[in-house]
Amino acid sequence: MVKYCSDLTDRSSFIWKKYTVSPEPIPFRKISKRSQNQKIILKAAEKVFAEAGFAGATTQLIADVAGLPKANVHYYFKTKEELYRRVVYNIFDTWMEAASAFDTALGPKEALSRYIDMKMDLARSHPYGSKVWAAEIMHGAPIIQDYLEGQLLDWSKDRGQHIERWIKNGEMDPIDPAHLLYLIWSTTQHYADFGHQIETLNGGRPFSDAQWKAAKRSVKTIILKGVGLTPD
Amino acid sequence: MVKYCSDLTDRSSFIWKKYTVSPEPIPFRKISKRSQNQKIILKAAEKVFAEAGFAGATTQLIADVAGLPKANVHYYFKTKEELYRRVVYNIFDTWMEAASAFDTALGPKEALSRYIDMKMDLARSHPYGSKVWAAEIMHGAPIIQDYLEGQLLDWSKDRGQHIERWIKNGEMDPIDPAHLLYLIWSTTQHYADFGHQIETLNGGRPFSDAQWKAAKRSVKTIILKGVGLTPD
DNA sequence: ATATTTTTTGACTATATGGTCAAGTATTGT
DNA sequence: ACAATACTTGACCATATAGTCAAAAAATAT
Repeated sequence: MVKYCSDLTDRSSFIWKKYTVSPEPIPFRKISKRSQNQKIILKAAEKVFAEAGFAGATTQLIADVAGLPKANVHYYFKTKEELYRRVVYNIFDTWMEAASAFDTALGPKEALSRYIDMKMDLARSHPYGSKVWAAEIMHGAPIIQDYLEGQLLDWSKDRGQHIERWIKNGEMDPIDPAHLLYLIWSTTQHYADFGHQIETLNGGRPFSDAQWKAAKRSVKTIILKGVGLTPD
Repeated sequence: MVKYCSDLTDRSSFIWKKYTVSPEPIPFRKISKRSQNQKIILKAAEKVFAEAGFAGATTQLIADVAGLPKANVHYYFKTKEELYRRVVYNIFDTWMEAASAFDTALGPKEALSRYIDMKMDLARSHPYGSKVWAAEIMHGAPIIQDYLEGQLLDWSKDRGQHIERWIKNGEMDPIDPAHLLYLIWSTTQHYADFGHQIETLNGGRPFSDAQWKAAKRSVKTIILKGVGLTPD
């Protein structure tokens, strides 16, 4: 699967190779230190951006969470905005990779089922990224607008056409594909973005493995039946 | 329907009456000016908080949007946090009022159908409030936690019990009520919170009346069929 | 060994912003 | 008319924070 915008680390090593005269092997010790620290900072930033918002996130707090002095954060990421960009790009990449789980070669039941599973897994494994994404969209997608108009639109159109084909073939009930996609996105991401509310209504306790399993099951059941498919 | 936390305006006029000796009629000119300005400020604040987040919202910008000098905003609302509180309380009130549309005296089909309609209407009429709510929850509900644990939990439990009764009576398919509620909340609110993304995928144009109608229809169709009911 | 590059970090600065204040204006009560 | 109260607003201040910098330490190349 193609990585669209992240992996600047690898790219910078590539640039380094390109513009350096030496044909020697990549000094991976340095590269590794760079990418290692960047990874730590990005992870901390994702958490802080998710919990405090872009404006509320201070580089000092990000540094603290990363366990580094603030100046060090600015050494690896020139500005807060650049750091934020990278976080947003990363989650978009992750999601686009997962989007391949919507495999139209399979029938509608399997394709939708696997896609929902994948999105639920991501909601559980990447809750901070999901929240950062939600905030980015809510604020008008100042950073990610190009990707919405490009890759996301392309992907949606493509999957929409497949859904329409399934409908024409009588493999599922007629439904506007766009609304079906929105319903899947919203429902699955809700378990990340509104995790706090769900936890509160769950007696203040986070979901157990069994509860996550039940959640996936419930979501799949309603959606599949909702479009005329028979869940297992 | 009871108002839970807003209407400080009315309450302050009540206090005024209480502690003033005069038995004269309420000087509604002043009160009206107060509540009028507060309303303007609250509306501006809702928009700015939604678009910029709590930390990103400046009192100066709120004042500009409201068309007032900043000091005037602080005259009516001591602190930014107090203003934010009021905005959050207002949307919670609005939603709790709408929650009565989930009328369990009706059958499951009518109750769910009307509730979804109501939530979709609110997503359209109160998109800023919805976004502020989403951000509040994503940041751990620092302001509204009490209400989650109180009224929202109570309401959810109550409606959950009714849903379970319907299931026991064979009026709808067995489904965990909590997940059904989450699915309804997430799907409907998505049209507000991710309105920008939806608009982008809609060719950059906001939904027309017809598209909103279609959206409501699609959502209701999938959810009702998803729980074994037959949408009209 | 020594030069060179990369990384670390405390100290510093410029700026933005929440909130205050006092002086003035409008409104209302008597 | 006049006193009292409510509202308006420009100017101001204290603080927080993104970003800089220079000096040193560490790693790497030759």
